[in-house]
Amino acid sequence: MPPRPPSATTHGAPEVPRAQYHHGDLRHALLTATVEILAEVGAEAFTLREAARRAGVNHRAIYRHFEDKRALLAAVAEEGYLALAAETRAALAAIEIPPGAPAALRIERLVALAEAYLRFARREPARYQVMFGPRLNADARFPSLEEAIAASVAVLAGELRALAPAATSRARRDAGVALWSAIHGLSALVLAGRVPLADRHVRSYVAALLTPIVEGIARRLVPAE
Amino acid sequence: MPPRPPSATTHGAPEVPRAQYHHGDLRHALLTATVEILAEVGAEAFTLREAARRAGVNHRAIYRHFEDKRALLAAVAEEGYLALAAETRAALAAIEIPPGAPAALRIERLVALAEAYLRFARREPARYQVMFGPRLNADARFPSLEEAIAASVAVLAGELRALAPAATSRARRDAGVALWSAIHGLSALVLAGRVPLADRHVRSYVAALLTPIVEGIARRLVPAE
DNA sequence: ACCTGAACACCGTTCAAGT
DNA sequence: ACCTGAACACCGTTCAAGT
Repeated sequence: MPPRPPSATTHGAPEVPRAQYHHGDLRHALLTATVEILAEVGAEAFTLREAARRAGVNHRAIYRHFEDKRALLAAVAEEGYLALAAETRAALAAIEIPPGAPAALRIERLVALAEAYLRFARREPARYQVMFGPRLNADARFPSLEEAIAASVAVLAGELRALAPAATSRARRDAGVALWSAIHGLSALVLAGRVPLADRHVRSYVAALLTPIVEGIARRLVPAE
Repeated sequence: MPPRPPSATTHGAPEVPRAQYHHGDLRHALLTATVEILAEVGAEAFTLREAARRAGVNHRAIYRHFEDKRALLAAVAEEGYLALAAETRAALAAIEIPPGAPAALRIERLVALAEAYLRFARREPARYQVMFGPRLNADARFPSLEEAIAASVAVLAGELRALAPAATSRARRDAGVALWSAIHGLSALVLAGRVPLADRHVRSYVAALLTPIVEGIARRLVPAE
């Protein structure tokens, strides 16, 4: 994308209240460029300067919007967690099994959630790597990143609450960690290439692998049934 | 560590057949330095030049032993998989439950394997990150790395074979992937700081989280019992 | 055989301006 | 307010020597 001539924004009346050298939203453009680059070359090879090049600005311009490289990647991870939360929520909403169904049926909802999770990871492997790879938030910078993580965890936690309303919160928390472990672990192994998996087999594979796990967990959580 | 004076190796009779500028085994020294640096600053911040500095050589000397940075990291990952295989194997060997025990008892062996796995990941988080983070072997360089991975997978596969000798290899492979997913996923979440876990609680936590999962998988694998 | 020195193209980040 | 230019210290890697 060639740089605009500077006269382009100044001819005629000044309709834009705040002068903008760049195209409206550099922050957004940088995030888009970053996700693009991550998808092409992976998280290790990503550079700030390349992101600036794609956005059509000097590399120094980035620091106007992000404190440093980590802050940019944290913003990408944050968007990722919000997208993951939205997609798993949508997958649950699209399911025919009602909230009041018996446990045996509700297990299907957990498998559907896992399938949506794995599909997200496969669709955006580099972003997923940024979300789970480096400890971006080790020193508790980026509280909004923490909130986005909590939002994606909440989808699973909500489903477990509906499945086992009588269980202790401790038992539900353990079940949540166990399920998240299994789902994240499977996603990571698939992304690392350790488990070959064609796109049209995702549904059946997730069902075959996770159903025993979900049943094992649910059996502890809902002993009455 | 200051550089040795060159006369130190040449005084008296030439007892060492092959002349060595450096201390015997630069390759080994570089691997040790790399693991040290990884533990200190993490995988992203690791640099070849720092590894050379710690080994006391010019950074160009590395290329005598490793083709490039990826090759050095692949060697570190390879050592890691071999160590992981050895430690999980040792954990199984130290268990009182004999190989011929019924399935219900043999499940304990799988939990012990998982505990050893998680302990390894916690003891060497940066190395574990290198083992599972970047796709070092995406283009099938480093066949010996692939062998080391296979060796660590074989420990779990062997245990599943003993647990369910009559199951189809397909069923056992699926069970292996499911278990590995759960164990790796839990390790990754713990390392990422998403699941706080004190060292003295590792055993009970692994047991609480993975026993339902292992039982769920085993129930499918050994339906008779 | 094994290691070094100088050089290249690149990186993230800081400082001091420009409009 | 927002962006740029020049500079700094550093990186992985190549080339051409040194012993």
